Amino acid sequence: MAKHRNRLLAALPAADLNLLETQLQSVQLEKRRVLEAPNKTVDYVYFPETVIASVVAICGREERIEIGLIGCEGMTGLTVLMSDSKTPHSTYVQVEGEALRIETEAFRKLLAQSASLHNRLLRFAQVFTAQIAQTALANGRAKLEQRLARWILMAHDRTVADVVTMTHEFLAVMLGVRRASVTVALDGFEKKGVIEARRGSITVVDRKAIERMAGHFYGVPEAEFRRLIG
Amino acid sequence: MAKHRNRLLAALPAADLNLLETQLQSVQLEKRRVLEAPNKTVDYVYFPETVIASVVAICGREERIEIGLIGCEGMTGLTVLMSDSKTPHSTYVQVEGEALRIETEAFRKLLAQSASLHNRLLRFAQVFTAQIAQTALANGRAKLEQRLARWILMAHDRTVADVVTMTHEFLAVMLGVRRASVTVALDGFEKKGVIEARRGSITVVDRKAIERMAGHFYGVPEAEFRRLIG
DNA sequence: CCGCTACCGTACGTTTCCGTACTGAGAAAG
DNA sequence: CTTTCTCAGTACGGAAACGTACGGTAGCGG
Repeated sequence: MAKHRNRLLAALPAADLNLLETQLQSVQLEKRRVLEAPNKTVDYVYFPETVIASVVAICGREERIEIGLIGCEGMTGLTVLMSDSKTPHSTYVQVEGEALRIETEAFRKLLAQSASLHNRLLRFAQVFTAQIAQTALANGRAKLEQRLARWILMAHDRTVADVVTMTHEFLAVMLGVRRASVTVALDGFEKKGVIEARRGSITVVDRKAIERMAGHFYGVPEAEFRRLIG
Repeated sequence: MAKHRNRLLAALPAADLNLLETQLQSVQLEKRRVLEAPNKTVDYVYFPETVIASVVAICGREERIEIGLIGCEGMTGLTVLMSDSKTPHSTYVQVEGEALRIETEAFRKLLAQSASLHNRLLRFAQVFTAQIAQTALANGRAKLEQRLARWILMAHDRTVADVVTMTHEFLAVMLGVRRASVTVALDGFEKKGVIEARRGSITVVDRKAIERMAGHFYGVPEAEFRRLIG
C-alpha cells in the first residue's frame, strides 16, 4: 500500500513526491474552517487525508450551491495550478479531520521546477472539472432523490467509516433545496433501509441500492479519476 | 485593435503567438459539427473566430445538458492543457462560422516548449471552470426565465451582430427543459420588448433589461475573463 | 404554386419542490 | 435536573415546470 493517505499524493512518482514532502505540513482542520474565500488570495494548498471540503459557488447574498467535494482523493487550490491565485468560489471544511498543506508560493515554485508534477496534478483538475460538470447536469435534470443519493455516495467515497456527519440543514444548503425536502427524502431512504439516519449523521447501509437510486448521475467523474489518477 | 478575432489569441504575448501561428489552420465549421466526442481522443484544438460551440455533459441515453459555451473568447480542447486527451463531454458547433485550429500533437509540443504559453491558456481553463460552476449554480437555483436570460447574454457576448440563430427545440436541449417552456418564456421576453423572436432566431433588443432579468446568475465567469485574460 | 416539413403557440392535468410554520425530541449547558 | 438550543418530522397551499398533445404558420423543395 501507498505511504500516503491522500490518494493523489500516493499516486505521485517518487521524485515529485520528494519535492513536495519536504514542505508539507500536517494540520487538523475543524468543521466550517474556511480554506478559500471568494476572490481572496489562496494561502495554502491542502491535500486532505480525512478531511472533506466543499467547494461552493456564490452569487449575490443568498444564491449559493455546492459545485464539488474534495477529500482524500484530491487537493484544494486548483487555481494555483492554473497560474492564478484566486477563485470566485468558497472552499470550507465539511467533515473535520487531518490534511497536509503547503504554502502557495512554495507550491508554485515546485510546479515551475517540475513539469511532471504540474502535469500530474493538472489531471486532477480535469477530474474535478468533470465533477463540477456532473453537478451541473444533476442540478438541471435529476430529481432531489437522485441528487441526494449522489451526494451520499460522493461523501462515502471520501470517508473511512460508513458514517457521514452532516445535518439536514447543511445538506440542504449544499444541494440548494429546502431543509424540509432533505428530511422527507432521507426519510424515504431510511424506510427503504439503505441508510440509517441519526441526529446529525447518516450511515450508509446498502451502498449498491444507493447507487441504483442515483442512476447515471453518479459515476462519470469517478471513472475519470480511475482513468487519470488510478 | 488586435490582429486576431479570437480574443484569447489576441491577448497572447508576441513570442507565444508566433509559436502558434505557424501551425494554425483556418477552417469553416458548419452547424452541429462535432469537435469533441465523449471519451474519444481530441484531434484538434479550436480557437473560434465567429463559431460558437457548446460543451455538453451526457450520461445515459437521455440525460444531457449544456455546461458551457465557447466562442471567440476562448478555445476548445482544454483537456490537452490538462495533460490529457479525452473528456467525458461532447463539444459541437452551435453557431456556424470560422475558427482556427491546430493538431493536438503539435499543440502539445508547443505547450511543452513554452511554459508561458501553457500558463496563459491555463488561465482560460480557470475562466471556463468558473463558467461550468455558474451553470451548476443557475441549474440548481435559478428560474427558467433567469437561465434563459443568462444563455442569451452568453451567446450575445460571442456574436458580432445582435442575432442568435437558434430554434426553441435546440435551446430546450441546452437548458435541459421542455421545448414548450422555452417558447412560453421567450414569448414573455418578446412581450417585454427585450428581444425580437423570429422563426429560428432571437435578436437582442434591450441587453440591459436582459441583464436585469438574469440577475446575479450572469457575470461571474465574465468578470474572471476580464481579470485573467483582459 | 403546392405540399411538406420544421418550428412555434397553446392547452390541461400532473409532479416536484417551494415557502412558511408549528411541534416534538435529542443534546448540551447551566 | 431543568433549561435552552439545535435538529428533525410534519403539514398545507402555491408556484414552477413537466409530459403530452393538438393545431397553426413560415419557409423550403419540387
